[in-house]
Amino acid sequence: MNSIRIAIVDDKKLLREALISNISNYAEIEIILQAVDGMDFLDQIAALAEQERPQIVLMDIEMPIMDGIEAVTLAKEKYPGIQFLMLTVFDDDDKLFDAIKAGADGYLLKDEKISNIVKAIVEVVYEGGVPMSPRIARKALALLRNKADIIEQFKPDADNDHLLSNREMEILNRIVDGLNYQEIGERLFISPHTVRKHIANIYDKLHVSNKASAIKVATQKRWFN
Amino acid sequence: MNSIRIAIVDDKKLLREALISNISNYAEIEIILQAVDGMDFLDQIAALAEQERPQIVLMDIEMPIMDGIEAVTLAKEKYPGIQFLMLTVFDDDDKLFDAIKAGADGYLLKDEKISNIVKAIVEVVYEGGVPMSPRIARKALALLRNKADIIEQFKPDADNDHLLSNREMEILNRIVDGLNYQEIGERLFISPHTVRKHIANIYDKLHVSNKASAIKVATQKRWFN
DNA sequence: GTGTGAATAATACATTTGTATTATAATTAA
DNA sequence: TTAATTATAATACAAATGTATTATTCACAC
Repeated sequence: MNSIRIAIVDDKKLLREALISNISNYAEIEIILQAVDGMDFLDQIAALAEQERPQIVLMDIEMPIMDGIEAVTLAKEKYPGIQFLMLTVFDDDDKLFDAIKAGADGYLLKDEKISNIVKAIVEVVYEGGVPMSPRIARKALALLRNKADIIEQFKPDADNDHLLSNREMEILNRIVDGLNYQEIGERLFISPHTVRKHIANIYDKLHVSNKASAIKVATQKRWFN
Repeated sequence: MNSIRIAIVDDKKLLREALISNISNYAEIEIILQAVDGMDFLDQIAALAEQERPQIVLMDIEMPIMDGIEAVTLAKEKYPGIQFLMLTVFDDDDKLFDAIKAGADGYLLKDEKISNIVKAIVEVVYEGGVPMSPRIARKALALLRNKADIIEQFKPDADNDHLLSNREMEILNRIVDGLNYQEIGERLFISPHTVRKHIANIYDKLHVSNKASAIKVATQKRWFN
């Protein structure tokens, strides 16, 4: 099988070279790009044709100019095919969360054995896995577990079909935002009279008779925010 | 090193025995308990002394009487030291989420190779990892990613000291509930005039000038609901 | 092609709300 | 003790809101 094309993004020359010299022992992996920070990486990759791009990027998180999180966020949008393994010394909760949010495909600690990093690269490419250092995996799981209640709350409501028309929803949204008739009319380019009529209809449908109560219904049903 | 003591909980005899005969080839693992459903498992484990208990439980999810999710939920409370590997044919999103919430320490698909199941057991015990079948790991990550916004929203606010007095908070709460001056006064046994004065003060403090906007501030700061 | 629902618009009136101002008692902080 | 804050209360006026009613246009379904 073809060797896996990877990139390494890290500002510490020492670490970068240690990685490179170690990984170069593995025939199945080919390092085709090095960068010293996120911006450098984005610049370099923009210059490559699609088939020249790396399949996997080992991305440090803490870097000057543009850090790994931001780089992944931007890169994932432009090159969704590339997979990113975050490689960092820290196992900070927020960083982990941010990395996942940005679209990281794996998260390894730098003190991981090189053989494990290689294993992780192979796992991502050939098994579609999500390699994580054990400590990281625990944290990710804990994160999910801790937020379970919150997530649960936000499961779609099942009931509530679209009682309100699109226009009415639009107007209710402005009410929730604290706009008055006049302002809503201006925003939507309609007469304030029309707005009032819509709102009267909204009240009918929601069985309320003032803005505050309408907002309450909208909030409980989690229609906005 | 000592062998790892595990339990197997599955209602399908065939599958159970396949697992057992396969795992018994590995000297490092010792099967010390079998159960056919969650209830059976809880009964059996309750009869064991602490040092007799399994370190790892391979737990099926779909089972009659008491399913794996419920069993883990209950067992984790009573025996937090035991680790649970969910082992199921389905990779249903909700089930995965429920399992994590219940406290599962890993999640493998049943079509995983036996060697991988053994590897997973070893990983949990000796490396503190969270073994997951690649497909599952992807889903867990996606789940976390999808809910990122929601989780973020619930991070504590840091700012906001109690600008508002207790009384003012009380009254704002009624506003959020959609009550008018009259009604708020009745509920709090004060004159509607007083209510209006309080509300005017609230508006001053929150830098707003109507109920809807006040509600918006309260909602954003998550003071109620 | 007729009817239904949705969006638009206007008028009119009663009610509620927002704001200003003033005042008193109770509590709290300096 | 004094000053500041909070809670209480009332009056008055302007602005916004809630409600009723009527009417036109448009799109879509039957």
